[in-house]
Amino acid sequence: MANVVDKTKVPQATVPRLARYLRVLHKLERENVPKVSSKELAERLDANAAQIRKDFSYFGEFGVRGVGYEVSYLIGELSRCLGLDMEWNVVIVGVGKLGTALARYRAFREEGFKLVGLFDSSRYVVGTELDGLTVQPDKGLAAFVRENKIDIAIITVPAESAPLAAERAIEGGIKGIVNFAPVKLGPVPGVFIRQVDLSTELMVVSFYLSQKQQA
Amino acid sequence: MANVVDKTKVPQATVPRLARYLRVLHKLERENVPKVSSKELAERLDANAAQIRKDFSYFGEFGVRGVGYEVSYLIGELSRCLGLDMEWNVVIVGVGKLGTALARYRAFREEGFKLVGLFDSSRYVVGTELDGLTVQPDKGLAAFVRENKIDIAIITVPAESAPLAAERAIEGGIKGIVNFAPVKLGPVPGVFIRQVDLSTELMVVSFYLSQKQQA
DNA sequence: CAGTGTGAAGGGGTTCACAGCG
DNA sequence: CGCTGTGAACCCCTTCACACTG
Repeated sequence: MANVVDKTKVPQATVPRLARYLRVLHKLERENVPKVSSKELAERLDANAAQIRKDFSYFGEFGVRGVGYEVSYLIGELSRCLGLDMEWNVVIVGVGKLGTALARYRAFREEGFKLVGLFDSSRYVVGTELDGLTVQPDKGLAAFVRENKIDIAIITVPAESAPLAAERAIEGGIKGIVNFAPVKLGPVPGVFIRQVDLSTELMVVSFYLSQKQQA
Repeated sequence: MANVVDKTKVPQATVPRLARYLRVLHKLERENVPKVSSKELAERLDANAAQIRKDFSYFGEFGVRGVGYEVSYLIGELSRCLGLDMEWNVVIVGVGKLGTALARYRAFREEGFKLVGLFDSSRYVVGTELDGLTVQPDKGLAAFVRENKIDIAIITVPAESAPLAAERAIEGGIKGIVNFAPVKLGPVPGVFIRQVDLSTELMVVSFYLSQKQQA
């Protein structure tokens, strides 16, 4: 089983694309499409077919020459490439609107992410239930992360609370953080931190629209 | 006033970075820091100082050699670069948890985005109030966009409803879309569409964590 | 012979290194 | 003298083109 790939050689840009491929493949599976070519995939994603094949090639040979890719097989392979064959224990810190939205996001569960804890600092939120989980006080975060071997913390608290939330998660031995608060966290050695910034997206749109108006 | 820049020559990667610079600068302003050097900015962002200077250089000369950048002046310039000196009329389509979270996001208003309409298909949501706006039935979206000169639609409906929502917005003459639904929209000529994918972020973390476990 | 897998070419973006300027 | 602004070098990523194979 020499299927272990040196993931450090995978271009950073490839990783989020794999996730997008996977989503389209799931959709094809639901439509009972058994096979796809890189060209068909490219059309559905408006991407380049060579790009898709190249992305796959970092991990192995998933297709059949002259034929294409078997959808279900490819889903399995790409899932494994992304580490989705493991079960990741996840907590959400900050049960406001955004935290709640993410907690309810089906896609998480379906891809091997197991939501096992909700945390908040507000005493009005602590104790309430969501999806069978009781919201806990955030002071207990570090202990919970340690005792339950939590892998990933999703931080959806306000910017000013985010550093403390991260600190507690890290103290408990968290491995990865997805931070939705508009503030820089880390870097912290040994912890993978991914910053997601919603307001940036609107500004990007603003940029390209203002460009048009200029012309 | 030859301050008009050909924005087509700005690298795509620069645009979201400008937004991040802006955020740090706003923070510096609140801390009453009058000046920064590219090096100091770089430390706060863990970025490269040359990168920052290069990014600025696509738009003009904003600094003083030997000294650095005046924070408030730089904020003004970068805001203009991003088109934030205009007021953009925005609607949110889909007033679930995510839509509500975005509607309440302060940063929008402060950066020139004016939320003027909320739309939903559920009769339980239509008619409710949020931030002084009454949620309207989504059937009226196209007319509303046209009559109120809406620039940007934020789509936060489920994946299956997103294509119809987009279609209505486009029918009304929308210029830009930020799509949070996990489904590809467009491309549509003349409409700038930005796809934001929350589940992708978790998968990226999964990828890099599984890589570590391999080693 | 259709479509994959991939070396090689090409392009875009980042970083370097220093000239230029206050 | 210090920090900006920027050509040039470098590097990563994308795209091309075709050898390869079922």
